Amino acid sequence: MPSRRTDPLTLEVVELIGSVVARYHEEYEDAAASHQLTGAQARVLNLLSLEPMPMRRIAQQLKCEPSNITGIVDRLESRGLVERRPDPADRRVKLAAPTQEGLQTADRLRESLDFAREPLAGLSTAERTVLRDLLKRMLG
Amino acid sequence: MPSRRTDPLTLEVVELIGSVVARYHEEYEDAAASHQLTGAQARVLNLLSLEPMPMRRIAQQLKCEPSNITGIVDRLESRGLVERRPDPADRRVKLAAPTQEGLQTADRLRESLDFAREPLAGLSTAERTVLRDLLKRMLG
DNA sequence: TATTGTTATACTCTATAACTATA
DNA sequence: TATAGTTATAGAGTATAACAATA
Repeated sequence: MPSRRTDPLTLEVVELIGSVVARYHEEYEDAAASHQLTGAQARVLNLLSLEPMPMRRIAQQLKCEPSNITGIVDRLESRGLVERRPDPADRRVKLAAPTQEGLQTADRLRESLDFAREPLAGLSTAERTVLRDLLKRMLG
Repeated sequence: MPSRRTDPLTLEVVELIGSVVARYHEEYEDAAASHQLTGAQARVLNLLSLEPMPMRRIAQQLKCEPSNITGIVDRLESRGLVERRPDPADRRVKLAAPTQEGLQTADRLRESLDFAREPLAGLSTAERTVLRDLLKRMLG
């Protein structure tokens, strides 16, 4: 019996996941570019569209250094998509929040991400349920 | 009946795929960094470990501009992991090929990618077969 | 003329370290 | 003294345009 790490089935699944990852990234970058945004800018804008938050927390969510967020938010702010607000509770903190236009852009970004439709459209409800449960266990 | 694009089940699957993508990337970058490579360098080295190829074809595979490959291969070459060879059939072409050390690094890189083991280890053979078939249909 | 690889340029993202203003 | 955000710096990836060698 081949080891679970190197058996053909596991390798095939790993390869397929790699393909899904590549396709997901491609589509995400394309969707961002269609709104004149980089991938990082789109991720930050999407994050803030769910909930305004301190600069530091954006860095934690994106798993990068806080100093990088300064520039990304600078560029979003200079385009009028995001603004910095003071935090009444702590004057050291700056809360980044999307503007009206930023929220609209975030919505359109989500819509143009047809990774939600295209690849899953061919699966029935039952199949998507199975896929959901398998992915949940993979990530568990 | 909610549209297929916005129903809760589809959104949940899309969310899960996003998590898989994030985790895959994190582990890939970590594995690359553990060999003092960037993600892009690791992808090129892995590609060449399967088959030497012209600079231009590397760019096609990575879906980026050929001018970028020059620098990435420069850095791999300066570390002795890759070399440039002339193509006997066309003197314009340079074939990039891994060195012995490059092949060893590519092998160790693959081994340290425990994305193959960790998340799939919890699934039975039958479940991995189902997952494989669903992913194939998603990508088809 | 067309193609291959390279160079030059400019922008973005990234980590590290030092700085400022608050706490 | 510790923390939040910024600045300064350097390295890497990216696209664009122009170039030399070859086809």
